[in-house]
Amino acid sequence: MGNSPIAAPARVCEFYSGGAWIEGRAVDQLNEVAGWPGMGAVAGFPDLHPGRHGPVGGAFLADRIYPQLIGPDIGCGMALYRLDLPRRKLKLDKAARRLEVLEDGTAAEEARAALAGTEAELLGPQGLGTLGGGNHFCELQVVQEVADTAPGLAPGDLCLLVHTGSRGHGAGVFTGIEDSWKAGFLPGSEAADSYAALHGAAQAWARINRALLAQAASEALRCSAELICDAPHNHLEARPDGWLHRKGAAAPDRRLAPLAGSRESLSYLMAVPEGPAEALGSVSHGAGRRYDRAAMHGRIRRVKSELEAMRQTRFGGRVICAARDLLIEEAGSAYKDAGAVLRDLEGFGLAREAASLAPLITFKTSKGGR
DNA sequence: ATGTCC
Repeated sequence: MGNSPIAAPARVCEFYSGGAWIEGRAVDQLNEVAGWPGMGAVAGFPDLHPGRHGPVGGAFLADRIYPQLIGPDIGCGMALYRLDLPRRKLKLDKAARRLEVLEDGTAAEEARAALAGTEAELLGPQGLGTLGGGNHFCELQVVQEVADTAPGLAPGDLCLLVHTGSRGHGAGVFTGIEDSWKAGFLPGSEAADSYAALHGAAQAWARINRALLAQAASEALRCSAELICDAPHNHLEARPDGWLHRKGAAAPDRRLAPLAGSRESLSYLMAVPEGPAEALGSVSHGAGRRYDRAAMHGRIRRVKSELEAMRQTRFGGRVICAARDLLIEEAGSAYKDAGAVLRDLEGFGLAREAASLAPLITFKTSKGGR
């Protein structure tokens, strides 16, 4: 019999108010993960919702690497750009058509050049400059209100919010090691070193992917794009006190992070202060799911009028999503209210609103399908 | 999440 004590579960800090829409199953998952071996601290944010291997909308500090807490889309994140395109020059129909170039991906030569000399080079150019599916999008937005903390943004400015990740590459890293990761990878092990290297490559690849998509979109719209921030939310960070896992929780970039809304709620740019240590240097990345994909098919009738209604937003914007299943799964009603998420974050001193942004064109896919 | 399990 060993004399090592049974480890107590990690402390769980929940950064949401009593009024927040949080499924019990997501909180159960948060507490389950807190009991995993080597877990040191757990933080849950107001966009928390259930996920496949653990909750989405949380940060987890452990003495080892748990790849399932990052999931397949390693390096996924959101980058916000300011466009030097005057609002009055924008014609929505024309712009929506022009954004169809986002289906093309980056040409092979350009893709190789973009990867050359970076950590991402070993993964190769396949899929670079493509958005992918699920909750990914490239959205043209117009700035509504700004606080004095907003970096160079004024009401009426056009912005681009790009949400995508490492496409097939992160998924390949993850599924390639499935079954071996359940107990986590201890530091110094070959598995940990190998994962950390591939993770780093996928994260770099995802960042380049967002930059190339923004470049393609701004070229198509005949303007230039200036990066405001690029905040990843599915990744691993080596810290002095352990491995920090973020799953649907943003790592602010230059003290800023986008908070994605939906077709029914505004998006925000958040100013992110140092905040309490218990928040693990993390903040929400979006509104968070209210209903899972399967549930949405039971909630929305698959009729022309309903589908057409989802192709427009309450802000006068339009949604380019020719795939009907995806349109239903990603309806605004599938998500919580991003404004409520932001108010919770503000209440805990985790963020302040720097700007609000209304969707004009949400580009998901112009290719049809179910 | 995924050049995706029929």
